[in-house]
Amino acid sequence: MNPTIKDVAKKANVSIATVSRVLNNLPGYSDRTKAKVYRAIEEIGYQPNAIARGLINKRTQTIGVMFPTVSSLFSSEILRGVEDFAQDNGYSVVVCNTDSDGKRTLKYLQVLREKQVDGLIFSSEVLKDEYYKTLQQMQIPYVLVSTECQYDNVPYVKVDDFQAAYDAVEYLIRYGHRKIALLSGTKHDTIAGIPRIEGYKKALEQHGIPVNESYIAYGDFLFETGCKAMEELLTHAPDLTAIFAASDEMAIAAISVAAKHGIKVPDELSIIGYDDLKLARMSVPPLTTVRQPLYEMGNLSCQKLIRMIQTEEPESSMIMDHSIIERQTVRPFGS
Amino acid sequence: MNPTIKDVAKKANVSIATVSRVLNNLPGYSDRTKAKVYRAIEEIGYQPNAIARGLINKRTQTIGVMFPTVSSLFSSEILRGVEDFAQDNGYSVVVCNTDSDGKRTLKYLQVLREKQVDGLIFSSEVLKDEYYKTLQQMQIPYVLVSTECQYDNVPYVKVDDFQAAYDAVEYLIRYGHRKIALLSGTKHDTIAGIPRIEGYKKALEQHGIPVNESYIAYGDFLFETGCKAMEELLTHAPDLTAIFAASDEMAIAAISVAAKHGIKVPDELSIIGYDDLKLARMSVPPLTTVRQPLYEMGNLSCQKLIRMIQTEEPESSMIMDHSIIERQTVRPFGS
DNA sequence: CTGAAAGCGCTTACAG
DNA sequence: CTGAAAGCGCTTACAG
Repeated sequence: MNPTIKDVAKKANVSIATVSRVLNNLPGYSDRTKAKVYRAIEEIGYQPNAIARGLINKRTQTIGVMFPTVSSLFSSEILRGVEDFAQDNGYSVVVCNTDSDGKRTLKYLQVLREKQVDGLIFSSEVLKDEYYKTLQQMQIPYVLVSTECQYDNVPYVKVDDFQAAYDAVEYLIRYGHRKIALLSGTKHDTIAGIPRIEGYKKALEQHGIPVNESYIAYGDFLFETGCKAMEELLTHAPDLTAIFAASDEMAIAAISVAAKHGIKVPDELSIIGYDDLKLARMSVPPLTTVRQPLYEMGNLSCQKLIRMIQTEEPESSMIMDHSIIERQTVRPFGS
Repeated sequence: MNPTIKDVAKKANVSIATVSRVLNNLPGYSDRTKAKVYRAIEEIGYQPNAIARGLINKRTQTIGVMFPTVSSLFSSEILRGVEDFAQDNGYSVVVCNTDSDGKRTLKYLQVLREKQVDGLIFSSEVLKDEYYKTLQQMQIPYVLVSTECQYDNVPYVKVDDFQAAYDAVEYLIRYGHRKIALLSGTKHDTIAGIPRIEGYKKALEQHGIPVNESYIAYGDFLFETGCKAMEELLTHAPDLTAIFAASDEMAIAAISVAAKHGIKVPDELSIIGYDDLKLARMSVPPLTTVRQPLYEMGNLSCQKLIRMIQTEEPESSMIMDHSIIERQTVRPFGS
């Protein structure tokens, strides 16, 4: 049995109330008592029981974080941002891998509720109505990261996807490209899919370049589908000179497929990605891409969450700055 | 206020003991009572409080997992394996990012202890004596993954690093290579560093190839140092025809640097990596590498941990099978 | 089959 | 400055 507050009280010859006071730095005891208590704690190796504390305080100092896949470079970078802030502020984080599965997500929400987490971070997925409903029932604060929603009491932290896509494509245009293809993410994804498609189209239109649907191929942001989509592009739009990929993985896929076809990047084909994962530095050639500050996004969303937990005040949403990281996959057209 | 067991007792007109019994599927009530209780639970939307349960049961259904860096492809794949098994068996997992920092690790151990986790998984790092000491004090089971230690009451799950390195190098030799360099991990790392160096040396010796220290360059398993080490190799051992890299990231670094120098992989230089991260499929050309089954390692270590928690019996360690995944970075010498 | 009561390890008024 | 007591939301003997 681990020693309890009772044991230290007995050892120090005081009441448990007094022990509790010195443990919590509350006022109301002499220096001598304090010393006695600390000595007793030391001697018997006492550690407070956070569960008992949690029961009475109605605070567990624990938050939950939900990801579609924890094992992606994308999610795990956000996770690290969350974890760092949480740890520095005395919170623990329990991770939940939803596999983008509704049932699993709901089950998790249930578990987190029973475990009395103080708050929740929800990442990278659409906040379905049923999630929203249970979340509201749970009566705990939560924040969205790398996603957003229409309810305005729930803050989100993300990049402006439309604008970021627009900027990427405009960057390509500024370099003289006009035959620009889009390696798109999921077609009906309202968060990361549609806005990036719209940004792509808008940039072309603004520069008087007609949108050609055969210059758009769809994947699911991951490498495998990126390869397939890239193959399509190469057959349907063989004259393209540049590609905007809606994720770094798809951009890397484009590089791979191009290599397989003997197409030189960036000499014959320019490619710009999206995310700036660690991956981007490692490709050959290193990938030019739109950076999302994932660590910072995780960090800030955790900060907002903890603030909401502690103040019980609402927090506002935050659009993070994106930027274009120039590496070596884009080259002026015709040079 | 969330409804408690008291509220449902009142609503159902029974005692809280009875509610507790039906909630826990214990014997001792009529079907009619059971129905009444369930109806009450339904009506008031009752959810059990796991914290109160944990206090009395001395079980929190929570485990801790410690990684040097959660955000690496390596750690996060293990994490997913752990998380999957935990979730399927009713456990939650709290993640800890130690940054390989002793103070931070100790602080975490403290927190996990106070939060009364039922067990712990410790990943990828040497289990220092002070960690071992606190862990023993905590009196909870724990298992090591992707690392090992000399205490034989603590089970580990890992690959045979020496053998895996040996096999990788022998694979290169079988393909006719004799000028084989090693892109090593940290020199004094007793887990992933030394055994792989020894495996490399042993394979050479077994095949009558003298070990030449200028064919060995050191990094820390990551991309950046991999690039540096590769540059060294190229200046000190310009005649090498093959490289065994102690991690996929370093292998990718070798590919990048080779490309920069106009050296063709695999035509002029063969490279074999170590890990088989998702990364390995994405390089150009796709990386031949030694596979560690990271997901399975995480999964199994979690299974062992939960079994230890539930049975209070010791578990044995497990050496996982490695294998060579042939992709396109190795070619017979001279072909 | 069912309930009253003790207790898990704490915190927090309340009283002195 | 200090302690006795109630209570957080449960589970579990014990008694009937």
